[in-house]
Formats: sequence, C-alpha cells, structure tokens
Amino acid sequence: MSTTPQNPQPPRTGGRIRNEDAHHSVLEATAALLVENGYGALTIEGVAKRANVAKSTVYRWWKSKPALVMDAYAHETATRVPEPDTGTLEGDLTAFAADLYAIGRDPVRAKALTGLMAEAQLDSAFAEAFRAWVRTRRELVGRLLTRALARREIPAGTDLTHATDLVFGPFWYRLLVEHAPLDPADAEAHVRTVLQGLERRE
Amino acid sequence: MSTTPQNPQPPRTGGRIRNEDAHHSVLEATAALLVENGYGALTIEGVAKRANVAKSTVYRWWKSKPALVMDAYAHETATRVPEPDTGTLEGDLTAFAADLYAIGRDPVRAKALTGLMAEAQLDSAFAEAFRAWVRTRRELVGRLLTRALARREIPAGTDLTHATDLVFGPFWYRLLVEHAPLDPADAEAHVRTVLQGLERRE
Amino acid sequence: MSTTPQNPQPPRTGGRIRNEDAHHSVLEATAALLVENGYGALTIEGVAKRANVAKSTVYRWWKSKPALVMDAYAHETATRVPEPDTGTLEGDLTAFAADLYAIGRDPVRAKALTGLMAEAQLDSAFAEAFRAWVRTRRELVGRLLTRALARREIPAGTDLTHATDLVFGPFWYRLLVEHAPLDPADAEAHVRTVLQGLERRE
Amino acid sequence: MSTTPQNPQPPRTGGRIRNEDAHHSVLEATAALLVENGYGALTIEGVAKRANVAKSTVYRWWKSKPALVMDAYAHETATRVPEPDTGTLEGDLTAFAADLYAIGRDPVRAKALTGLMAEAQLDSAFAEAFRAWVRTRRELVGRLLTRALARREIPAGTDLTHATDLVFGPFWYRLLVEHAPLDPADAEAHVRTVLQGLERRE
DNA sequence: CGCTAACCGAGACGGTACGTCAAGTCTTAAC
DNA sequence: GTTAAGACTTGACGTACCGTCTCGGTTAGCG
Repeated sequence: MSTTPQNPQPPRTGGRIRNEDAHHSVLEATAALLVENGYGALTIEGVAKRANVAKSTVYRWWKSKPALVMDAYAHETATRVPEPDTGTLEGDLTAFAADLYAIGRDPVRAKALTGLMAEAQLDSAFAEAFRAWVRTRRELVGRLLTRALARREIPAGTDLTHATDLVFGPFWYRLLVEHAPLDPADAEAHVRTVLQGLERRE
Repeated sequence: MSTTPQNPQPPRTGGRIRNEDAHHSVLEATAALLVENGYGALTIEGVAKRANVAKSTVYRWWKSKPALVMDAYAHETATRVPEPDTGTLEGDLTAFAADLYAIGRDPVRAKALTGLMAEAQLDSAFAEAFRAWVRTRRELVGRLLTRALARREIPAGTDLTHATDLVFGPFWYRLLVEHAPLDPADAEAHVRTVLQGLERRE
Repeated sequence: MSTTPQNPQPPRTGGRIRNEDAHHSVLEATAALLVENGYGALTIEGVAKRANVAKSTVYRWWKSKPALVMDAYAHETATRVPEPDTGTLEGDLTAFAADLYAIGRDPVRAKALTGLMAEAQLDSAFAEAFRAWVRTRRELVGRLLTRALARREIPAGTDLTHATDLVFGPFWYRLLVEHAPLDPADAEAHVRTVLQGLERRE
Repeated sequence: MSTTPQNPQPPRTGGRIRNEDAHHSVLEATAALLVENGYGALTIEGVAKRANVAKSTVYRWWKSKPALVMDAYAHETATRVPEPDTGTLEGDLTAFAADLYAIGRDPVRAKALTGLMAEAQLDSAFAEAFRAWVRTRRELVGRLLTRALARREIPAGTDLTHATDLVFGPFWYRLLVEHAPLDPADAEAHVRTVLQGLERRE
C-alpha cells in the first residue's frame, strides 16, 4: 500500500530520485488533518494543499485515501512493538492489551483505526485488505493462546476464535463508540476476567 | 429521525395528505440498495431514483443518509423484541445474545448497522446520535446485570461497563470485520464464558 | 389577467365567499417585495409567505409572476390618467412625457415595468401579452400625432413609428439602464427637441 | 469575465494546457441555445450537455450565465468595429447607427443583448457590470458629439446625455419590444431627424 | 557531459452527488 | 366552492472532490 518498505532494488536505470520531504509533509498533513477534522473530512485534495504538494504527487505514491491513512498510521507507530513473551498467558495478554489500549491515548492512531474500520464498511475492495491486516493481528494473539494451550494454562478444546474476540472486541467497541475511556491500567483486570472465563469449569 | 411512529394526532389544519406508498418505496429502495451495493455506495439520489420518488421528497422526510438508513433498519425490525426476563442472568443474556447474533443473518440489518457505525466515525454530529442509541441498548443489558446483582448471581463490585462490553464487543467486532460467522447457536457458549469470567474467584 | 375589475355579479351558486383582504395583502406584499428585493428575487412562494396566504391562493387568482406584477402595477396606478388634449402637439406630448417620466419617481411602478420588460425577454409567451400592452400605449401617442398631422403641426409623410419611438425609446432606455435620472422637468425640453426634429426641413 | 482576449503571456508555471475546443464548443452551444430557446430557457447545465463538456468546466471559465452570454456575444462580434470618423457628425452617427441596427439582423447578438438587459433588471450585481458596459458605448457616441461640438455642427450647450439617449433609446426600444424591424437602411433618416432636433432654433 | 527517465508543480478535464430552492400541480380539510 | 395547508414532481442551481490527464521544468545516474 505504501511504497516505503518495498522491493529495495527497483530496476531503475536513471531518473530523478524521490523527494523524501514531500513524503513526510504528506504524512504529517494527513495525521494533522485526521486529528483536526476526522477521517470523514479528510480529502486528498486537502492533504495536498496542506502539504504544499501537487495532488498528482499524492496519487503517485498512495492510490487511495485509506492507503494514505494506513501509511500515516504506520508512520506514527514507528517502532514496532515486539510480540510479548513473559512466560505466562496472563502476562502476555496483559502486555498486549495494555499496548492496544494505549492507542486510545494517541489521537492520530485512534482516528486512523476508526477511520479505516469505517472505510472497510464503505468500500468492499478495501475491506479485503483491512481484513487481512486484522488477521495478522489476530494471529499474533492466536500464537500467545497456542503457547498457553501447550503449557496447559487453558483447557484443550478452548474456542480460540471466541477467545481472540474477547480480547479485540471490547477494545474496538470502546474505540469506535467512545462510551468509556480506553485505559491501559484496565488491561490487567480485563485480561483476568477473560482468562477466568476460559478456565475449565469442573 | 423518522416520522413514522410519532404523535398520532399532529395538529393539522389542512394540506395534502402524506403519501404512504412513497414512504414505503423509499425505505424498500434503501434496504435493497444497502444490500446490493453497501452503505458507501448508497446515495440519496440513487434511492430517489430507485423508489421513483423526487429527491426533495426524500429530503423532506429524512434529513440525511444515516437518518434514512436508521429508519430502514427500524422498518426491517418491525416487531420490537421484548426485554428478556427468564429468571436467571444466563437465560436473559443468552436470549439477548441470540437475538443480537441473529442480526448477522439479516443482510439489511447487518449492512445498516455497520454502515451506521461507519457513519459515526465520519460525521461527529451523527456520532452523538449514534452513541445515544448505543446507550439505550447498553442500558438494557445494564438492567439485566443489575437484576442479577440483586439476585447475587454476580458479585457486588463487578465492573458492569466491562461486563456490558464483553457482550457487545465481540458481537460488533464480528459484524464489522466478518472474520467469523455470527451464529445464534454460539450465544449460549459465549454467554457462559463471560459469566464464568465474572464470578468471584475465591 | 387580474380578477379585480370584472363582472360585478358572477353567477355564483354557493360556496365560501372570496376573501378580499387576501387579495389586497397579496398585491401589497408583491409591491413591497418588488421594491425591497427587485423583480428577480420576487417569488410566488415569497409573496404567499409575506401575505400570510397559501401559495395555491396566489395561483388561483394570478396564473404567473408577471400577471401578478402587472396587477400590482395597475393597483398602484389606481386612477387612470386621461389622454391629454391641450390643443397643441407640444402641450399634449409634454403632458404625456411628464406623466411618463414621473414613473421613475415611483419605485413600485418603475420596478414593475423594468421587471416586466425583463420577463418579456425571458418568456416568449408573456412577450406577446407585453407587446400588446405596449401597443395600447403607442396607440395613444399615435392618436396625439394623428391629430397634430390634421392640424398640420407636423408634416405629412412623417414617420409616425419613429416619432413614437423618439418619445418612448429614451424613456425606457433611462428607466432600464439608470444612467441618468428621469425627471418630469426635462419632459418639455425633450419634447421640444423631438418636435423640432420632425419639422419639414426646407 | 471572459478569458479569451487577455494577457497573451499569462505567467503560467505549469498545469495542463487549456482545451480550446471545449471553449469553442461551449460558446457555440450557448449561441445555439440562445437562438433556439431564448435567454430565459438558457441554463448552464443545458449548455454543458449540448457542448459535451462537464458542468464544472463551464463554471471554471464563466462564473455566471450573463458572463457566458457576454462572451458568446463578443465571440460573435469577432472583429471590432472601429470608431467612425467621416468628418461630419451626420456621417459618423449614420455609420454608427447602421452598425447598431445591424444587430437586429443577427439573432445571436440580438438575443444576447436583450437577455443581458433582462438580466440587469433581475440581478443588481450584474446591473453594475452591464451599466459599465453601456457607459463605454455611450462614451463612444459622446466623443462623436464632442468632436461635432468643436466643429460647431451642434450648438454649444446641447444636452449631450439626451442626445445620446436619442441615438440609443429608439434602438434598444425596438430591439426589446420588437414592434417594428430594425433596418440599417433607416439609420440615415433617423439620424437626420435627431440632428435636426439638436440644431439651434433661431 | 549529455541523455534519459522519473520526479514534481500546477491545474484543466469529465464526472458524480451534494443539499437547496422555487416552480407549478394536486389532494385534503375547514369554513 | 373558496380558502388554507402542505405534499408532491421536476429541474436547475452552484459547490466540492473525485481520479485522470497533460503540461513545463527539474534532478538524478548511466553510458
């Protein structure tokens, strides 16, 4: 979607090099406008104007508004969080959930995520890409759960799909509806409740 | 938002009577287009054309696209489900969740809900109205939980907000992401897991 | 066009009596709006609202905007000016022109006339009716000139059409373009110039 | 108002070059529709459709309907008539009036002029621009008269405003009312009558 | 060192839908 | 059967962005 981290050797033979400043100013303009006016009011035209860049320059590097926003999101995250491995499921999930809930504190990431979720509802082509991205996130949690299964922390036969939903569902629900704040400090209690629910009842 | 179920005797003194057929055809056109092309591709102009109705007629009765979709959703639901009261929290929540999950089987309602959630991310004015609607749904679950609290089915001090999120969160998450089907048959197991999580651990 | 001055005993057999107040308030609203916002901004809808009358009531009595404005114009003129007959062409024309130029002092009549002239350019159906009305005015001047011809005040063979144009043309031109004020005091000089132009040159 | 006859080297710094074909087809469509249906029925939307051009392209170059019509008028006139200078006022005015009356033979120019006069009555903002345009035409005649004054062809103290009105008034009046044809062959006689009217009567 | 490719800016272009407005017609209820 | 109220169809308004395109002008790196 972005062009930043792709094939390192495109078969180029010459030509003007890419203007890195333009890229940054576009991503920054995107982030700024996202926070100021929301995903709905974000337009490519507006981004270009704000970034002092030609509209065609934006279109050259990002083929659509969600692609642009995804890149702005990635640009914001910068350092990728490593997959937690504390030795216990509770520790892993708590660390993961705390990271997740921290997104609620970052307006750029929060607006980007909710905007992308909205876009996925509006544009079925993008929905596919979005679902794929969600899948990678779910798979991460899936690995934590599989390790816990091996350690017999949760019973065999546990519905891992539902278990994963219990982690992500409440997070997305709060992020989207904003009926209550997303506080990383709540992560521990929430995870504990979920884990207790998954235990084998004798 | 709608005009259908309001004061039965508006103080009218004259004037052409409202054309009920026009209303129905608009709502049906909305539902049809919603399912066929999705919320994003739904336009007032398209609805008017499909319903063989003037655009201004649509605007007279529904001031915006989300208002129209909300009415189409309500029109689809028709008979309101009563608040469940089976005597136990498990029974109540299972009934409630089964009803909820059944939405996933109804393309009109599913598309309407996901579209409205998207709209709430795009339009902060609508977000307010949407949040209010969500609140009424949460309050229903809140009443079930409060009754259970009185019956000592769940421990005093339970975080009711999180408990409610555990019911709605996974539902919305599946509805929006569509990574797994929403099956009413799963309601019982899901509710059991949540309730076990809420129990006091000695 | 109007309904005001017609058969005093219409063969009515029953039904609600016509509301004369409604008529007056419509005409007054028309005159007021004409002066306030000009012919272009005058709408039947606006007149109805200003007159506290239903739109359909306006449409019942006046079939179009120009018809309404013509009636408002007639209503303003009230007492019809008699055809001048002073014994000399100069006297007749000066009296006539002074009356004509006085219209420039009456905003309602001025706006009505210029508006109707505009309407005649926009709506070819109305142009016909307007031309007929203009013809009656020209015929009046034609009678003054014919009498003068009999009295040998102007030479036989005079182009009466052009002579009439020399009276009305500058009047309309000033009324429409407003490049210079229309002053009844100028009537005498203007008429004298025209008459001198019509004299037989040896 | 137009963009056609301006600075030959606009300081362009980039951007797609203007499509001259689109311009011509818009102006031709305007002229055609003007003649076919009249100024009143002329719509920007209709022009765009007829010219096979996007509505926004029309709006890009002409900010309003009168601006478009003025350009169509200018486009029709093409070669500007030079200010006449025959040595006598009678010759100058006859040449000028003959040119003027010739407009009556050209449906495009005639419809454009009457439409613009109508527009000036409807839209006070445009009236200003229209009045300015009229002023330039009047000033031309004013220069002819001033020269004649210097040559003592007309008496000192002549009311030049009224003299100018005697040239333009009858022309506009016939053009607008169409009670009689506008024939360039009449120009000579009309001018003679006016000039005789302006002579000093001893 | 010049060629060439790709970049960047500017902005025109054909489109689509927006939400508004008034036109003129029609239907109903009240008087 | 007039009057009031207002629902309805129709059509154009002027605006905002869309995504594509065509320019003029720049700036690498390869040969």
